[in-house]
Amino acid sequence: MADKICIKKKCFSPDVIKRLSLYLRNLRKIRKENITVISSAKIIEFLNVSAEQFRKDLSYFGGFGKRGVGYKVEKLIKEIEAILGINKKWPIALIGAGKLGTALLKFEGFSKLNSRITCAFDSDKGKIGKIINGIKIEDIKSLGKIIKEKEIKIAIITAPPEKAQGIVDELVCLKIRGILNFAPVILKIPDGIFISNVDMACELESLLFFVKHKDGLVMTETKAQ
Amino acid sequence: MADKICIKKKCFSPDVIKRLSLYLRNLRKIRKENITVISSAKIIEFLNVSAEQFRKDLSYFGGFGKRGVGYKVEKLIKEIEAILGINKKWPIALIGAGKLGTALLKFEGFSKLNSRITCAFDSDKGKIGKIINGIKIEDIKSLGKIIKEKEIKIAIITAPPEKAQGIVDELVCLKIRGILNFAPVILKIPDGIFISNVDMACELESLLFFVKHKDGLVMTETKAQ
DNA sequence: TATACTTTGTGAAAATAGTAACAAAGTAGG
DNA sequence: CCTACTTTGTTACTATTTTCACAAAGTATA
Repeated sequence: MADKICIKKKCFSPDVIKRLSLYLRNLRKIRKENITVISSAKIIEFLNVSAEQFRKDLSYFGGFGKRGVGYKVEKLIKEIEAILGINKKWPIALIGAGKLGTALLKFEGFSKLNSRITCAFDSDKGKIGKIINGIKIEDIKSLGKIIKEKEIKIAIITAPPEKAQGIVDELVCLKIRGILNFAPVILKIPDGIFISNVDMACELESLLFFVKHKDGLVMTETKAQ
Repeated sequence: MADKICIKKKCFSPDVIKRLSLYLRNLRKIRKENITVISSAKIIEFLNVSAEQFRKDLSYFGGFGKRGVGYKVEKLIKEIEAILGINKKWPIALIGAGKLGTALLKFEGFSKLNSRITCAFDSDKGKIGKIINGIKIEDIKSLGKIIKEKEIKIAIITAPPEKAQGIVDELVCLKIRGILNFAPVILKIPDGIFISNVDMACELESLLFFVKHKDGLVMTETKAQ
């Protein structure tokens, strides 16, 4: 990881943020069980993270617990939501209504987030006009118009790899601020715009390595999470 | 990253493997352009990796280049394929034929890999029997029988989070060796079985952080890839 | 063959991330 | 209010990962 984030003179890795998202999901599960106060040791019980790391991750943003007691579940949820920026609703555009795009439009996993996909685009005449999960697929030609209208700052790219860079260039002009990229290419973006790549083929390929070498390799800790 | 892989006394991180997969994809693109020999500096040109890191990643497995010349594209592709275990075909089972599962069955990104999804399972009567992209959705009850028959060692989990752990436990009994998990839960697995988590909701949530803090945070390198 | 240039492979150094240890702060019970 | 116990927040330490620097090996040209 080459990047480093500094906030109020404290520096930390982007992985800290991903773990915060993980903690948040777990805390919501804990809340459902009507637990109101909980220790760091209990919070991380089913996550592959140590209690020390959990506390350290939080410490970059402040002290949210009480010594000798633990953390108030409800309060901590609110705090992490605020850190992540989830308390604000960010409308999201999906670009590429192919198989994966359609699945994401219907995906239950996103529906639990405050932010939702609010519009979708494709260049295929056969797809334009279709309504999936209540969202109409728009012509990619109206991307600029709609993104400005709806003040969209986040985009999900599920377009084919050869089209992805062109789309990103257009999005950059439209002042988009964050991109979740599913296209299997590394995209060039200027400073100040953030991109997160989900590369399913890479994940699967690297998994094959571990399976292939199972017997030949030694691991200090065995779970390759 | 807590894990470490040791092979022939050399130790490296699992990230090395993911990068190898990335290099492989790029090399295939380079091959299409009829380039036969290339330097490390050129290979990484459109990847967010330094030439030194590329060479070091390869060095864990051997010396594949020629000093003063570079790397033979075709040969290097073959070598990386061999390292990753891609030259062997691994049949893959998909468990959970919901929206995401269906998308993965149709997903073009996987079709370029040697390994393919060869069977799919669901517990929903409405889905069982359907044929998606040539693959018939089987009853989850016949999981054990079919996995043994087809000698499947790799599984993709796209089941809902509350069912995922139960499925994993069953897969473990069936001697599965690698799992690609899309369910938003951390799954418990015994030593010797490998799991790779793709957590799309976490990715999106962490992206919101960067967008929210855009102006307030300082990054040593700006791309959050 | 000698010289200038290119590029790999790798050990050493620097940067980063994760772990451990512990003081500080709180609770509980007599 | 004193003692024993709990749990956080943070500093110091350890391990890992990445970058740097350069020798080794090759090419090309005169």
